[in-house]
Amino acid sequence: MSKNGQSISKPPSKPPAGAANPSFKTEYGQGRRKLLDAVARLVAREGSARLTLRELAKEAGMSHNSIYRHFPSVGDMMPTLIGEFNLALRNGLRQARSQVPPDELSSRTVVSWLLDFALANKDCFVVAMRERHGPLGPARAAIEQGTHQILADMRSDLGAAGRLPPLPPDKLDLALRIIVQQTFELCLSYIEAPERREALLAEAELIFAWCLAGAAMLSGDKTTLPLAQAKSL
Amino acid sequence: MSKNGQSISKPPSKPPAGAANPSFKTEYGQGRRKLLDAVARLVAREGSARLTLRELAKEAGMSHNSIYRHFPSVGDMMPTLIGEFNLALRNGLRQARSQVPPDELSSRTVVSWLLDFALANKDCFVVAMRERHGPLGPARAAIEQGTHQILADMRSDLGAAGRLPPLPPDKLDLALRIIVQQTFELCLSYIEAPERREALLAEAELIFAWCLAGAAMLSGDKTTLPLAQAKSL
DNA sequence: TGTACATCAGTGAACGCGCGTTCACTGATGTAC
DNA sequence: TGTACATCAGTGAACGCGCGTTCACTGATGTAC
Repeated sequence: MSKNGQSISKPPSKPPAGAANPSFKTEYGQGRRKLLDAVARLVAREGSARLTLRELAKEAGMSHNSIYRHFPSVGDMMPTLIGEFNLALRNGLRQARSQVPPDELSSRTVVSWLLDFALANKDCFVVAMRERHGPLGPARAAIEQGTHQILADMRSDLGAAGRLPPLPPDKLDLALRIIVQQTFELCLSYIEAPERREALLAEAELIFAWCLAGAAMLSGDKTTLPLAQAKSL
Repeated sequence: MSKNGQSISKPPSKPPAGAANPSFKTEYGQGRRKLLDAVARLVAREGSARLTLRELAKEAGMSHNSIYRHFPSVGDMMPTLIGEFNLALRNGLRQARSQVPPDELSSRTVVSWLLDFALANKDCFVVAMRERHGPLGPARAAIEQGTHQILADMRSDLGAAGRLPPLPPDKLDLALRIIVQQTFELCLSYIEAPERREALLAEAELIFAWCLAGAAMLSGDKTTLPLAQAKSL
């Protein structure tokens, strides 16, 4: 998906004028991108304990002083990385949701896109999942904000498409939270074992069914239970 | 629950002979316990990036050299901490499960115990949840082993008690995995907001219902669906 | 189009500081008789 | 029970090393005319 492995979802913003010239040892002006990718790779592999200025410079293949040209300190890089990640993930999810064929009863289209996205940005994805439970701070705050936005998007997009059962709001929130968390866990499994893709898609469908259709079936008082609509998920 | 805040679930193994003597500035022979508690506190608060020999010594209130009396290096402490945590959690869960009254249809007894345990060992709990997605290594391996054991215990304990619906094995595994992961997430919410205890217990019951009863209702081909048993959960 | 200049990206050397580790030492605890 | 001794737990000083940070510098890029 991405040209250089870990930059998030977009090709380099502007191939600089002299891009055809192969005489540069290191392409000029790509430092910021290389640094953010290196942060993701280093933290995904070694954990945040090894995220030091000099280790990071080694990972990115540049002098450790160059880092100051782009960030005031190492601590400011994770929030930036996660901010980029949030944006790409959120926009991608909304677009995937908009492309679900109207007769599709499952989660397949969106979850397929998500698995692709997770694998294409695997270092970032792993880091973001890890920082969800990390110490309080800017990185974790950014992730919580992103999760919150994704949930709000789901509620409005799926609601507008008539793909949500008529659950009371608190139960609907719980159901969507479980769905998102568990689907993201599936993405980690996919990153570790991409050959299980089909099995993981099947698991995702079960999660959606249990938390929406199942919840709807168990929820209403027996008189008003709208079984037909619930089952159509 | 625990006497000194963060030691895991047992009182000090042996109050030493001179325990009545108040003349010691620092109680002798408690270094190992103080260190493991300090690791949990420090990592829960600051993240593993700040887990250095000297910061840890400060947190534990001892000379940084004393650490070598108990552990070959700082890196060996997290797996030990998590090993202790696994043992206490697993045994406690099994005992709580054995005390569920035979007429109880919900998860309340066990989840109540789990919430208490999480709050009494909150630093450890937070650290363990974080390391679940941490970099590959001994700490994460210990957590994966613990999770696996807890799942196996649930299958056999709940199965023997006739509290599981007749789902195919792969769906049952998925259901139990979701239940465990989501219930543990609830524990983190409880640690951050203990006043929400009742709401969280209610959420836990929904999770159990959707993933077991709901799954059973959605699972069978319509002829053999054992609705009665499924609903009795 | 070409030229001069300002700004930006990247570098290597050097600094003081906190790190992990080792050492010799003190005092508490456990044990043999 | 008391005494002598071995072992264990904890300490402060000192070491060399890698850390973050600052500095003066080079070369690339963008811009004004």
